[in-house]
Amino acid sequence: MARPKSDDKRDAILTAAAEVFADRGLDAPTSAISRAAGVAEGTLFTYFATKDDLVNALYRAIKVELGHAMMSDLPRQKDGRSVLRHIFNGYVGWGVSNPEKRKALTQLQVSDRVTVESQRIGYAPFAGFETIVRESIAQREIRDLPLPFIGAAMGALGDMTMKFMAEHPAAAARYRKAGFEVFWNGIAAE
Amino acid sequence: MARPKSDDKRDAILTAAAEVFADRGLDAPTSAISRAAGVAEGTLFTYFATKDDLVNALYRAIKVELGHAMMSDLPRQKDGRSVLRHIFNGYVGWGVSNPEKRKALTQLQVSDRVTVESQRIGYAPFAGFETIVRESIAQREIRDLPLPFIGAAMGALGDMTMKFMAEHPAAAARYRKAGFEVFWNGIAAE
Amino acid sequence: MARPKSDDKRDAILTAAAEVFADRGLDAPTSAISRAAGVAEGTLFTYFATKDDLVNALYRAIKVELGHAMMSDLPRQKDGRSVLRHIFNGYVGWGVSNPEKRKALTQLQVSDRVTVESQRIGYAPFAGFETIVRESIAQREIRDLPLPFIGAAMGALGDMTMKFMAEHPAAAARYRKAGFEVFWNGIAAE
Amino acid sequence: MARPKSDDKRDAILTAAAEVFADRGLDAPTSAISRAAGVAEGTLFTYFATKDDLVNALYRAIKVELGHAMMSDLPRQKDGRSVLRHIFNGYVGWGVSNPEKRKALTQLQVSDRVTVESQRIGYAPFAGFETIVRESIAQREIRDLPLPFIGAAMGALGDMTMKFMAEHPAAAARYRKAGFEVFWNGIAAE
DNA sequence: CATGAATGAGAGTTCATTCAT
DNA sequence: GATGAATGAACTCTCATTCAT
Repeated sequence: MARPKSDDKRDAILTAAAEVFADRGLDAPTSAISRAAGVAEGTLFTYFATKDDLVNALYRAIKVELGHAMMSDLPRQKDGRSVLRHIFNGYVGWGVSNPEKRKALTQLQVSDRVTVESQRIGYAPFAGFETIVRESIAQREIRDLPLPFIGAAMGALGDMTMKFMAEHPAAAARYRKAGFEVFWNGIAAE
Repeated sequence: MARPKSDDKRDAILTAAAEVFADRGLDAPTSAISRAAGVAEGTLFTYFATKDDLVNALYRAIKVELGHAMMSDLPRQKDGRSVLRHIFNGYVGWGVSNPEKRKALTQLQVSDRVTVESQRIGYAPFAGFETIVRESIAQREIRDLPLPFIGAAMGALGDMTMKFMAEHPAAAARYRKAGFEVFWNGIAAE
Repeated sequence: MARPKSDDKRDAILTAAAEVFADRGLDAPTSAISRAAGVAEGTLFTYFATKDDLVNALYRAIKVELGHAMMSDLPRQKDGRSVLRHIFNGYVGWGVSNPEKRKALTQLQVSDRVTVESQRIGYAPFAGFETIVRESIAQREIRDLPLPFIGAAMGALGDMTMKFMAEHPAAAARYRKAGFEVFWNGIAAE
Repeated sequence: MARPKSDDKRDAILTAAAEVFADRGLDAPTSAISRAAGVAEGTLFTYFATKDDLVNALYRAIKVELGHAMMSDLPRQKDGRSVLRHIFNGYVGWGVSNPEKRKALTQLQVSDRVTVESQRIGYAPFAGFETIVRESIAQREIRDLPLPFIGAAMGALGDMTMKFMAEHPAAAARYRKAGFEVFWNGIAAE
């Protein structure tokens, strides 16, 4: 079957794209990406037909990875605060460990190259989040706010927290704690 | 700061830039901006030497206008909650009234065309905000968190609230209220 | 009004296109054309938005010029043979004097870059031809064949005659005469 | 002439090339041809070293087939008119039965990818034509015109007749007749 | 000062051809 | 021999910027 299309190469291109987009924005040239990935300019297009395809594939890949980081190993305790803290920490922890993907994601989130379809797919890994929040609302732990609003609040505060953590590594743990407190107190009942 | 003949023309270009950037992103061509402003392609460059200059000027202009919208007509009551609510409402109210500037600002905030210097200048109108927050901390109304962290939290929650208001105009007032509650409860003492 | 768009430059590009297309076919790069015209690569696109636009403009320009060469100074004598001989000679004479345009036209005629609309426009200058042929048919000078068929026959025999004339310049006049005789006898009544 | 394993595959590629060139012009990509032929992209190049080789092979193959269609089953009657009518009808009949090859040939005839050598080879099957015409001239059936000129006239009028037949299938027989009459009267003595 | 034609570097993408499998 | 991924030169077209008018 000749040289098979290699997942390694595909991954190398996606990784390179994250780096380059983080560094130079989404309008960085595809040639910079192929160079960073160590492949020929044309090769990029055997894996992603257009630049937009690459951008969307990267968005979805990052969201899946992020979903994994946030929704894995949820704690036994079922109280909303513990579970959401775990999720929040998963979010900002991922962001701090993957600064380039985080920066790339920031750009991707405001770009209209990312299709509605990709946004829908990118949201899938977070379906569990809604269930958790819904139950916490039923338990009167959290105020009765629209679920997407709560999700967006966590995203917004998480992003902002990550930035502080990245800028002040020595105080990272403190900022993480503060970020979650603002989020939790913000939505908690009473 | 060079100020060529017509301030009208300069303003027209800035306004056109906000519209075009909101619509098509920061990599929209300068020709689209000059067309929208009703001036010749070359004229844009007598007012702004480069596209980056225009981008930065727009960023600063929007931030000044926004600062005005937020920090004006502060209420007599000096309790932190009332004052911050006024400021928060000023923020999201401006965003809802100026959807294109808001969208442009969203793009500008993640662009590396905006210099650090511009970010510094753009922050100036918000100096008063810090004083208010500092006093509220001293009064034990607000928890003892770093001032920039509180500012960033308001920005993040404000942006996110504006998006919900823009997407659900009928429920705008409710979202505005909810957004402020999340913010205030997030930072309030106790 | 700034530098006005110059007809000279437009003509230079069209002329260069005819040369280059004649030499290297319609898939010659636009850069070769701009170079031959002595303008920058980008300039070509201020005069013709796309390569297809240029191709169509060239087609129409050549057809207009050719129409002029064929349909001007028609002889007083109204007999079909004299008039058609004048037209035929105009055709092949033009082709021999403009070998590059002739070669370009050969390519253009079989290309699907040339739109139906351009073909329609390109036919306009030859409207007079139909009238003449129709009258000759009414006079029983020419057999009753469909007009477009007669036109196409003249085109086909004219093209082929031109090729012989170009290849054997010394015998050009003889070939021209022979070409017309074949055409005329081919369609003449009796 | 290298003849690798499978003549079937070679033929499939040539047939596919005719289809694709007819549809999309000679600058259609080789990948479109290999796809249409049901072979891998690389396989095409084990049968034809370069695209130009393929183009030339196709030209010669079509000319051979066409020569066969025209020069077979010549009638017993030896009068020039009958024989040439048979040949002419063979020509246009082939064109109508093989519309894609006809269209491909139209493109090939004006392309400079086709070498002079290929043109020479492609003419071989028509050698018999010259003999017939020469005899008819000797018999004073046909005027004394250069043989290649007569051949070219038949080609030109044949091509043009085919086009009319293809465009007006209902009137095909009438156009075929008319086409031959124009040709024969055009060259006939008297 | 305003205009918009002119510029050419650089963009995304295509494709004939090569070669590892 | 067959395959199709890999290659990179070449293509058309865009656009920030300059400068003749």
